[in-house]
Amino acid sequence: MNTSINAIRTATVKRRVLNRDKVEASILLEAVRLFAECGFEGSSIATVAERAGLSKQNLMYYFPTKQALYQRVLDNVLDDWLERMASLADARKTPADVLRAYIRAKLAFSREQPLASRVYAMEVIGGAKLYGEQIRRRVVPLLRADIAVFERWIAEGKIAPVNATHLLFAVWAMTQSYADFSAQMTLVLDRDGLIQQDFDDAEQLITTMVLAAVGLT
Amino acid sequence: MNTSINAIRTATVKRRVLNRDKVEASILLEAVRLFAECGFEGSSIATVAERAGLSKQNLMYYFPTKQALYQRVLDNVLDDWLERMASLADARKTPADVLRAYIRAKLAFSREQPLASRVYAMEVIGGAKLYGEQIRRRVVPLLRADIAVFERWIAEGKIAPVNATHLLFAVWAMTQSYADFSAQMTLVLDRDGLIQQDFDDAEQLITTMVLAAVGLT
DNA sequence: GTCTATAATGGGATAGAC
DNA sequence: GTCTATCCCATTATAGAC
Repeated sequence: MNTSINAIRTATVKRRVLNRDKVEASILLEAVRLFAECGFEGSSIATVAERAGLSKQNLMYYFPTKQALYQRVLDNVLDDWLERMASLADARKTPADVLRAYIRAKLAFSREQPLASRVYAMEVIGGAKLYGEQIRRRVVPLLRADIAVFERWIAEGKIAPVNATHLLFAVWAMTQSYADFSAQMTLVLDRDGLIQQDFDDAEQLITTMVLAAVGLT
Repeated sequence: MNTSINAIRTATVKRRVLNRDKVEASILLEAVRLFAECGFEGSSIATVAERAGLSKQNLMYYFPTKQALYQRVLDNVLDDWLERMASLADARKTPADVLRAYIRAKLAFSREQPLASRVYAMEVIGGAKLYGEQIRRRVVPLLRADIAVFERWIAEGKIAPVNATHLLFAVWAMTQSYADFSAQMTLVLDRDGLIQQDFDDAEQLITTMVLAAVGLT
């Protein structure tokens, strides 16, 4: 006899949880926008709340502090990024294919999630004071693994001997900049924003550079 | 007989002007440090003043507003950068030499003036809201000129046909990142900071990549 | 979970004496 | 040019009613 009551209770809880997720998602969407444009200190939770359609006091029910909100935004950035960049070390693929896929995936992230890239970049440029530990734990191991893959290829004679660490830094920098420096790029290109063609051109040039550097013309 | 009075007056004015320069310089030094670490909104003029050894009211005698201070910092960044990067389009030098010198100069700026690079990068990432007009006037024409040089080389058959615009973006991104992303790089390298060897390694890899990409192995 | 009210702080900027 | 004093505003955060 308790089953129906429990069922109702379960449904209510589920709806409540779903609604919380929906509200949180809209807050996080506006937060990443504002943080990318104004940085942590330049953004106010009142502005985020207003854009998300609630009061700032109500926002603080969902995120107790501004810093908690900021770190959740960065958590989401990393989650999204790690998911996209995962499993590039597929042993069945050739180095050239892996490099091509890596460049393509990282550029796609810059194109589709430029705000995420910018929030992350600002945090790193400022010295990663609020998020350094997470970077150490979640990003650094992955970058080291990528470098190790490059070094294995070199040891196996599959690519030319280059500095694997700086090769990775170079790929990171070139792809990242299409999110971070797009404001300057659009000034040079005299456009309102970057378009798909720009990313295609970038992909071709970066791929050419990297493959040529490691002797995989 | 007025000559001696005038001489004293002139000397006094000169000393006063020199002192103003000295005070301004110490303010600007601390300002670029703080802006690079905390961004525009994250920095307070009180902190800058304290570190420069004066009161914030006194600082505001030299710089009437925070924004004026910020823009002077960015002016200095550009002045320094433009001076170093000038005259790379020397027609007597080969494309390979010009590219090598360009990469070397830009990397040297990242190593010697990382704070300047970071303040500039943060401004651009945030959309260049406070300094976009200056970038349009002082930076963009130079970048376009560089691109035009690359395109002339291509037209003259001196280098392989690549996308000149994105080649410049790539060089910019790779060299700039050694200032902007050094926090992440040092985490990967497990070091306290980047050292000369890192910049030497970077220079070699970036030069290799760029020269290989344009067929100047 | 959402609201009103309010604390508590910090920051940019100004006025005026010296 | 430097100091004291002060204004005014925005912002984070909390308390408590409903």
